[in-house]
Amino acid sequence: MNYSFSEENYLKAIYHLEQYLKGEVSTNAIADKMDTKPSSVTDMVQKLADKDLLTYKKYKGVLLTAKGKKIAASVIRKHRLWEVFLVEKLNFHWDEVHEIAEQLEHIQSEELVKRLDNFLGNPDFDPHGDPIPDPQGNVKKTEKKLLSECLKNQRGICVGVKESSGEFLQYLDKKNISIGTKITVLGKEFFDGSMVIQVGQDQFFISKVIAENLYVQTS
Amino acid sequence: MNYSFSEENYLKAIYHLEQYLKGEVSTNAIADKMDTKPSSVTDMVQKLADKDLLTYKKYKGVLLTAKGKKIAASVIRKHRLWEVFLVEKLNFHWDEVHEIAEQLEHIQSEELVKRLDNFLGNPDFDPHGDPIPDPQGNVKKTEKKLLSECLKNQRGICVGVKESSGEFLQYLDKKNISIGTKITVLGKEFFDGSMVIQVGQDQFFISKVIAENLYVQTS
DNA sequence: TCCTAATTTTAGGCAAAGCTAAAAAAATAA
DNA sequence: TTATTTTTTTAGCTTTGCCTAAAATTAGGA
Ligand SMILES: [Mn+2]
Ligand SMILES: [Mn+2]
Ligand SMILES: [Mn+2]
Ligand SMILES: [Mn+2]
Repeated sequence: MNYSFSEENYLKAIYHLEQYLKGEVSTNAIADKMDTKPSSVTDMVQKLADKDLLTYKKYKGVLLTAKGKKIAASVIRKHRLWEVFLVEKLNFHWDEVHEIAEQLEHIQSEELVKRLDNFLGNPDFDPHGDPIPDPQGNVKKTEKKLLSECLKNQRGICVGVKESSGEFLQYLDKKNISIGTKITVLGKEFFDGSMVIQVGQDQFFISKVIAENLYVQTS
Repeated sequence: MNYSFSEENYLKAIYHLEQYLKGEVSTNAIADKMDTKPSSVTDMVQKLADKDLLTYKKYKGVLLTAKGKKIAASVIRKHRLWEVFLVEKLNFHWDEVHEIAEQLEHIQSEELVKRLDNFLGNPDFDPHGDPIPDPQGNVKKTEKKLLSECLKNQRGICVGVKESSGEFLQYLDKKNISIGTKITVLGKEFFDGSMVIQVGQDQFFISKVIAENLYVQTS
């Protein structure tokens, strides 16, 4: 009924990888993501399989069970709710909250999460534009695409970031881009994928790397 | 620089015991308080002594060093600030917050504590009337005494509880007693220490056990 | 196919934090 | 002052979560 921090972190990492890879998650992929060794992953994965949180076939990778998915989603829900709290109530900046949420996501109390959610006004997205799973673990799919997929003259609203390192978020701040910002593609260079975009009154150049890490919603 | 949950819990327990006992804290006392075995305490106490968080002499008990005291006070500060948050912002009842605060007290982020404190309006006391240590670990001493020490016709304001079990706090609720409530001693039975007190318009009987667990401030 | 390289698992160990049982020291009682 | 009881420590084991090194398996290239 109660899982350790480590177990919860593994489930969360596997959950994300499974979505990204759309299938089995390999030992090495998990080790990479969690900054640990493949042999340690094998150990843990066997333990999680014993607890019916995932299915594991030697040399074939793992898949979360319904039970495993639910726990992972609940950890992610807590993580994102706390991030909203930190930004909305404590006025943290969106690039400062991840580390703290990594700790807060493991606090165990159903009632606390319920009340926190309510206190925050039942938000649907975290400060980085990521959807907050509902109490049952369901995630609202949103229509979003990468800015890099947009064509010239297309217009979109920034709804999230793919990468959320401090450096990237600080870059976005410098350019006055945040969740909700309207972006227009003024030009696109097919050779290197770079773009010229308009944000408010400003027009400026961005590289492909930037465009590939910004999610927008186009109408 | 960073201490484990277990280490922090030991430091906190020893801090409280040291104040209560006004001197060295024995292995058994710690084991009792922490619901663990004396042999486990000896192990941990040796580790904490190695880290200069306390002084330990075999068979003689322990005393926190300045360093140990500071860490303990910071954990207590966090515990009590979070309790205020849970009661004031999330509308938890004062008898429901301790368990959750036991978890939250270990979250590590100076900045978080600073902002939380500010968000809560820099409170001086937690929902049970216990003082919140300042960031340096200093605790405001308050003039308070047990209701049981009051004489007939004395009047006081409830400023805290000694025991804070759910049962006791729920009893107080039933009697409409909380922090800030004015209490008048109408009568006192010297044989068994029981009292008749007035709370608002109500007059009722309380046993010695109750009177010995309620702190009041008399003017 | 067969050989090499990459991936994954196993074996064996370590540190943290706990436990029980036995030994040692201190406190109490006779 | 002894003898007994209580307290405290030591010794030895367990579990969790991690590691390195070696073995096993799978995947890719020629
Ligand atoms: Mn985590
Ligand atoms: Mn986020
Ligand atoms: Mn604790
Ligand atoms: Mn309290």
